[in-house]
Amino acid sequence: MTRTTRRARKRIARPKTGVQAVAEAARVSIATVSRTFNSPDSVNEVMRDRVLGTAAKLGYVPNPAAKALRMRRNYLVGAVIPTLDHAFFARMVDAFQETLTGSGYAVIIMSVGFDNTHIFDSVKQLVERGAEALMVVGRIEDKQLLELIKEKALPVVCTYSIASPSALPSVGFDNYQTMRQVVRYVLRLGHTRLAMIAGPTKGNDRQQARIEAFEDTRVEHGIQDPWPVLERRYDNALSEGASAMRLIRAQYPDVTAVICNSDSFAFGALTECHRLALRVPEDISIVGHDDQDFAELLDPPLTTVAVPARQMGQLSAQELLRALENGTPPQTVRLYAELLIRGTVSRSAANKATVTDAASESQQAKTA
Amino acid sequence: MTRTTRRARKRIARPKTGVQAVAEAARVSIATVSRTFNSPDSVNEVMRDRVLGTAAKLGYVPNPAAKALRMRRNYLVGAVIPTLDHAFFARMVDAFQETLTGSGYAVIIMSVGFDNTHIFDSVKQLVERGAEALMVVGRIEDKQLLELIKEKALPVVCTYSIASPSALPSVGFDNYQTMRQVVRYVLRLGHTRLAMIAGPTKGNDRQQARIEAFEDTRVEHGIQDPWPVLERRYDNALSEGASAMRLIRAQYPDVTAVICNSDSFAFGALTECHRLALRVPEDISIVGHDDQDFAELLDPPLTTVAVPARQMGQLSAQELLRALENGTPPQTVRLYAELLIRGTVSRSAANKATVTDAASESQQAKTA
DNA sequence: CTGAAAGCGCTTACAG
DNA sequence: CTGAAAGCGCTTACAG
Repeated sequence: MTRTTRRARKRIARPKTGVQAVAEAARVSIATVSRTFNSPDSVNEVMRDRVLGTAAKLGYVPNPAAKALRMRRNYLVGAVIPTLDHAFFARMVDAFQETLTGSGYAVIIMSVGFDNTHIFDSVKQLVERGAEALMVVGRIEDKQLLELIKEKALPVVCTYSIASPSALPSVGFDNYQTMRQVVRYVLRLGHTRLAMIAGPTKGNDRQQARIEAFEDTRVEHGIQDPWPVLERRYDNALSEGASAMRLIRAQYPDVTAVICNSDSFAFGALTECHRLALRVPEDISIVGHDDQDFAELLDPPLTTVAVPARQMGQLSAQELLRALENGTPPQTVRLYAELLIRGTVSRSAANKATVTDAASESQQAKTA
Repeated sequence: MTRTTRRARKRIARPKTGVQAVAEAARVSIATVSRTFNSPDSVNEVMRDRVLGTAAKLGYVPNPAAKALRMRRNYLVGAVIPTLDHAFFARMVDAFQETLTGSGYAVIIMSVGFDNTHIFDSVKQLVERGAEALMVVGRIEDKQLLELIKEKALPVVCTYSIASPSALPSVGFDNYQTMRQVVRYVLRLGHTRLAMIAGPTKGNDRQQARIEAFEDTRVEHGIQDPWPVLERRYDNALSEGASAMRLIRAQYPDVTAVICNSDSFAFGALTECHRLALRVPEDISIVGHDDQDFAELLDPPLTTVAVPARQMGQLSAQELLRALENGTPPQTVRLYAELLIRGTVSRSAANKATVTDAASESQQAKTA
């Protein structure tokens, strides 16, 4: 029995596949088949056509694993993002992917949520799949991961936030400075009691930076009384924004301006104001973040921060591409987010007398 | 010189890598290293620990290409979608990916736009990367691609639309029947002049089915006069919706109800109505599509079609998973989209007398 | 339980 | 210009 199977095993030559099958059918060597596809100019025209012909007839598709093994390259890059189910990241990834696909790479997306402190296992999966480079949203807070990156000398760019000088290269903007500008703008309009509706802060450097800027700017302006910061999840952001606004009205009725770290929060908050018969911006001012497509259609149009989502995706991709081709590390690219002044912020009713000229202030902020 | 390099080549044994390096360092065979990772129970505990220890120390990560080549599997599946920059597809893909990642697969996304007639080259890239299965949005209209799928016996599920019985398995709902229901609902409320704002129709079976249903239902109700159908692109959908609405008012002032094949169109259209000082739904009724998160926050809340985006992504993934594990073809799963009656449709002012009871009609439609 | 060896499908120096 | 052969890093029947 054993003998039989063994014989059988030996004798049933299973049909040749891949380059072998083509070579046989075209009566050339496998080397020629390979060359026909990879350096066609080095192959005699007659042979080339013969090979191409048989390959087409046989429906030959080169085996990517064999190729990758041999070439020690697989043209795969990983994208580590909080979630795809969020207009902002979807747009960023879309641009990222487009750029990379255009250069013959494919991208594998890994959604890891908003907390960057424990993403090692997820990211390791990417490495185990052979990702040659990585884009990750936000600062990496996971020591283990940082080590892995060092060890494997993996080209990495962080995105969304700009790096502290010492850290990994990043393509993004300064969330701290941007928020500072926003708060100053609101303060100049005479508001003194603000509130912030923030996204998840754990392991999320963008939110942390914004909150810090929020508080620092308050202190800087000599305001003692802390301002409320409400942390909300991003899923169901619209109703989270609404409920947060309700809570602000109930618990902090003296707040006259609400900074939302997402246009979705702002949309929800705005809607809640309508329900509460609060006039925006007369009774309460609202600022959003991201400049999502609906922002200018809101009533009134939402004053918000325009974040260059596509640009971040595209430039991250380009940096990675360059790093991969040249063997040099990716470079940091500093981008800017712009405060878009529209209709949801006005001079504080409570402090109208104290302000000089809101309109000219607006202009200033715009061009700053 | 040649001799020297040759000697050098031979003698500089470059450092062993992978399983070899671990084997050497742990003083076991490479087979044992492999077993330690793939069937740990078959390895003596002492050896296992030794191997695990050295592997960790060496930062060993198995080479995915070698593994894939040997196993003839790479656990990659492809997702062919119009774009990621669209809440609907982003959400669907998010669920798709989540499900697949949970089972050890990775997904590569290929954005091909809305026209499914010439996607062969893009999809071929996926196959050349070794995708073991494919999810594609909508019906595949590309003959060449259909052939490739047959030939390679690739498990494929189409999604969003439900398949014609003969075609590939699909996970989706019937766009024709759903739109029919929508139109009937509007007709029951006494409207006789409708318009549709549709997405791109070329190679897009969903749009085609909806338009067909739109016209068929009209004819069925004995309405001779054709209804306008405006085709718009999906990017900048908000302003496209607004401009379409403006055009409808200008050119077809007798239209009393507008069916939008996307909530974004509807949002834009609604905003335009506000600008035009048209009351919704008193002066004009609007229906959306997809039930995006903002739909119920609109003013008035948008009557729309709830499409099971996450469910489609998840079920597509599950079908592919089953196909891959069992070697059986994926099965068609029929889902349903539900008309959500909210505040943007009312009895036609022009025909109030002719209608019996709009409220009870609403209820009917809801539970249909 | 462990190891030696074959082979997955490619590319590429080397020799001709 | 073409071919024979080595080797990329794995897994797994087979033998012990």
